[in-house]
Amino acid sequence: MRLRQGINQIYETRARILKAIAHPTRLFILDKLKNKEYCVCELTKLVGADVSTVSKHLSIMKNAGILTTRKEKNIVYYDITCDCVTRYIECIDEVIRNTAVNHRKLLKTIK
Amino acid sequence: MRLRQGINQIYETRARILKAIAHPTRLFILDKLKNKEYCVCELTKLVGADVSTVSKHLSIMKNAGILTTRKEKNIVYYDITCDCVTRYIECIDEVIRNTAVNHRKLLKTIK
DNA sequence: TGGCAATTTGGCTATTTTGCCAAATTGTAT
DNA sequence: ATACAATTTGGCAAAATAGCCAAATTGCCA
Repeated sequence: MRLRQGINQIYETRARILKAIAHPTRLFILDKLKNKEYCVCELTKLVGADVSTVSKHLSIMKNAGILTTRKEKNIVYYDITCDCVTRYIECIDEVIRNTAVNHRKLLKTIK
Repeated sequence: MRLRQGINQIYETRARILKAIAHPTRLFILDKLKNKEYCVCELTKLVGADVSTVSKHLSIMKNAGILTTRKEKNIVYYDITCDCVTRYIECIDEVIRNTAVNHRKLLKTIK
């Protein structure tokens, strides 16, 4: 976009973090990690995709600062860095609920 | 992803909404709309891109249920549907701050 | 040391997203 | 009716993303 560099920066940064969350598989992973840490191979089973795919999803979130890792032997455990991420999801679900309500209202005006 | 259909659904929906927000220009627009409604041509000037580009950004957010429109003459005013969207941004900035703190800590261990 | 399991990285193709231009649409006002 | 401003839509090329396979890496343990 054309905005001035300095102004631009913060929106680019925010977008990078949001993009790291805005993917169905990654949201599923976050939902799991909300309760406890998991290693890559456990998450791989839960997701049902290739290990390399899951590993890449995890590193995208780690690079964005959403996840941290803890290494034990050759097993890497991923965990959420800050609870605010969980709070996003609640906010998003609020949008989903509102949209549903609006759709229902709209339907009533049609009837 | 391979998850079962029913389970999948909610993550797909959440992702769609998050994707609608996860773009620098769209985050900039949301920041403006936080305070008051704007029409397409005003936002176009602020953003500094083609009108059609801005219009498309707005309709992506509208389709996701984040924005609503109000038409006056042939001018379309866009507004945020629910304040929770503004609260996302605060959550995201918390991640940014945490990341900065961690980077600073890391730097100290190196020194 | 050699092998094995867990994880990451490289490389590739398929798909999606962006953003511009041009053209269509909508609603006024002359 | 015609012109005009605001907005949306279609179409296209460039860029970014996703997901798989194969190969490399890491760290045990026999």
